Amino acid sequence: MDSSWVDLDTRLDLNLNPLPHRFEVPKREFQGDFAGFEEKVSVKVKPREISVLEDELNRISTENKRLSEMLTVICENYSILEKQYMDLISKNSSSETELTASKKRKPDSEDYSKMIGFNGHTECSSSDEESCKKPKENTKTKVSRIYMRTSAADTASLIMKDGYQWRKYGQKVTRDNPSPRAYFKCSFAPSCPVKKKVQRSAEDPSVLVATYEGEHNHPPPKKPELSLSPSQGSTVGPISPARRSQGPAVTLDMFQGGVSDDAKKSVQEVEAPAIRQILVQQMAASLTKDPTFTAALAAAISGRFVDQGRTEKW
DNA sequence: CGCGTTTGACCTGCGC
DNA sequence: GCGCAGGTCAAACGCG
Repeated sequence: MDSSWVDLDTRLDLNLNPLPHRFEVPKREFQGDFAGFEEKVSVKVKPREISVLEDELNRISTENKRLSEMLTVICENYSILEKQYMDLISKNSSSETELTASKKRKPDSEDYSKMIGFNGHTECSSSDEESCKKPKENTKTKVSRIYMRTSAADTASLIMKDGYQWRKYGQKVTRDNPSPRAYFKCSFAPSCPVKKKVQRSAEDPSVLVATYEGEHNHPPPKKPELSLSPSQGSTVGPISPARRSQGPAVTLDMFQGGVSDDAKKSVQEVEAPAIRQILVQQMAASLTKDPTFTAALAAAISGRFVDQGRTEKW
């Protein structure tokens, strides 16, 4: 058992998003515990202490097993929820496409004011809402709307992390909302026609509403850099560990929200990779926010380390 | 110096 | 036709 294991990052990193706040305290705690344990083992140990330590190891191993089962159950539940989510989307799209909506444009706030309290996204094609706005445009530009709760820092900068690179080209204060609306173009590919509008909710400033127009004519980034902001979007690729650990704290609570009644739009999957990524991200975030879970998981990992040490020594 | 953001001006569509 | 509001452009500016 060399000393390098002490430097192991015991934080729960699911390769999803930088979450610098997680496990800071447990990491220090376990470093101390392990140091003490190593000291006890290397120094002469009394037989009674050995039995105590073995009991402790057994307890930790049991805990480890229990947590492994817990993780399995969580993953299964997630799969079930994801399946239900997809089923719901397909049902909505089949039922709502029958509605021939020739509606007058309504302020966005009327739509997403109903979403406050549970975030989600709605999506529609250009055949309904967009056709009202721009009847001349016959191009089938898909439009999707995403509601996302963010941290204060993100809310201030109107940044939504969806894995793509965006270049801001304008900002406008709209009448129905005191907060400015930011306009972004996809800068990942020069010819990509996708545009994005991001605006804070008038009623809940912690909710960002992003409206996507068009479809990406390029594959999504292989490793979506979820910490990517339009102001930082000059690099694409794997996040270095250092950078991953210093990213902004982001709280993403994003669910598929109910479509408002007057927003009779066809709901379909437009940016499935990004949405799925965000869903997984949210799941990870909710797990890592649970101190009980994180502490238990850290204990389980430490138990595994100790087990490894045992097998190496004995 | 290059790239991205900011922001005021301009364009366009829509309602009256 | 006029006014309003949303959307876009582009020069100025800031940052690394």
